[in-house]
Amino acid sequence: MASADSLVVLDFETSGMSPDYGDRAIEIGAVRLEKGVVVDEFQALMNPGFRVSGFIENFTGISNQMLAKAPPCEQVMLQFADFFGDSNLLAHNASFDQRFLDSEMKLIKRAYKGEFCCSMLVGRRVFQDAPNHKLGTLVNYVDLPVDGQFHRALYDAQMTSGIWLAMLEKIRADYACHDISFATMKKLSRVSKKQVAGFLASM
DNA sequence: TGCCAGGCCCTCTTTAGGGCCTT
Repeated sequence: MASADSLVVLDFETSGMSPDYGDRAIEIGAVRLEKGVVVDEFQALMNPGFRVSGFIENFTGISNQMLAKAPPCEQVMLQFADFFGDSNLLAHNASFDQRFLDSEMKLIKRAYKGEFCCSMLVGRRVFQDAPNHKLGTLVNYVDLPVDGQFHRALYDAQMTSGIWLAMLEKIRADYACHDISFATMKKLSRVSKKQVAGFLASM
């Protein structure tokens, strides 16, 4: 059974909120975790073929000038598909990143077998006392060292992996759970908040 | 931030509405 501490954590920067309305990925960042250790990283800007808005330039720090020099999305996504292979996947608010991954993979005619888990949904259950469950808030909540730029793909993927490992550590400590599987974390992301303690105690 | 999304989740719910998250 796949372990929860061996997977690929990914984050997309994009031109907007919805691939169904023509938005594209402009940067992918990812880290590969094996037994809770970062063993590989992937980062690339990609040219969507159109200019992104001033809001996106300001929000991400990724300029149209930077994107003009970047390889096209299709070229980067082929490389990224080889990077993550059939690994299980993790993202913060995964429904967002999954929509873009599915859209970009469809364009390059590639499929993938890995399943997504969402660190935000798990975070809402494991860190119920956090002020909110934004990525940056949880980074502070679990006291991760902050030395990079949020809203850049690799940094956000690194921070997501740190939050994920902190959640696994808390579950191990609070419930004496060891060998936590990816499937267990996916189930945890769906149980009601009131059922979290009972669910984990039964593991 | 917006002529624009979508899934989750709570509640003043389920014949619905609105906040949270992601860019």
